[in-house]
Amino acid sequence: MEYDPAKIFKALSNESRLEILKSLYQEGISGTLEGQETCAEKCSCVGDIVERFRLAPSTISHHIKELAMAGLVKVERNGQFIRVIPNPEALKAISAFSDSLVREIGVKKAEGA
Amino acid sequence: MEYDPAKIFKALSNESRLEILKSLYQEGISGTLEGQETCAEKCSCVGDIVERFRLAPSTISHHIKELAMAGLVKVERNGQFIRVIPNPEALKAISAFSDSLVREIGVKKAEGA
DNA sequence: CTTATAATTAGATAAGTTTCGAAATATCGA
DNA sequence: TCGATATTTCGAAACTTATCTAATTATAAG
Repeated sequence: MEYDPAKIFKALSNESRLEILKSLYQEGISGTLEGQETCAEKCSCVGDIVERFRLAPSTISHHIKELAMAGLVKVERNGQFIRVIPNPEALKAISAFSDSLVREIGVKKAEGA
Repeated sequence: MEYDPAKIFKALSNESRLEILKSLYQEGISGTLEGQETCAEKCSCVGDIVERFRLAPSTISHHIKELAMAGLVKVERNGQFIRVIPNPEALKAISAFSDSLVREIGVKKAEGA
């Protein structure tokens, strides 16, 4: 997959989405799927996120879709539940993007010297 | 200065602003201030950005303000001109933010093992 | 001091986003 | 199959943003 920094920045520009993603990485959002052996590390289901963020299920569903379209999370069905799994590759992509821009400055400075 | 990842993502969520910032880092936006000994490396003035992006001066002015409020650029008056200077510290902040989230995954994996 | 140039502010409008509630769809378990 | 639970889709309301033009402010140069 190609990770587009513009899309990723857009997905992370909303406070709710950024907080959801941080939760998925940090504590993980514990709940329904906890301890199930079929559940990937750090996965949470949509309902668990609803519980934590006190937004309507339809709103959370929409935000997860936005995060997924940018590649920031992957979703998998697990019976009735949808597992939401953070994808570090997308974050690595923006880290690499930022670093590459910062490096441009260095290059030009070197040229001028 | 504190660099807030949420504010930075918001500033970069607009295509025009992201392109402006990329230009400032990459080629630099050459124009009026080029070659002036008072002009910092990689600086461009608002008018040069207007030329390149074909948006109204007021629109560019607005975007520069947004970038500046997130810390992504610094602005300095140079006579009639406003110099717009990219600030790598802000990009380093989001790179660090992304890396720290990615590392959370590693930590939890290690704990589980 | 007056005019020209650079940039910002103000005000308007069109387009996009966030959010919700209701209805629809999917899956599980009795 | 039926009812319960999980999630998504739809449509609408409220809010935010991007953009423009016109007016204003700041500086430089004659």
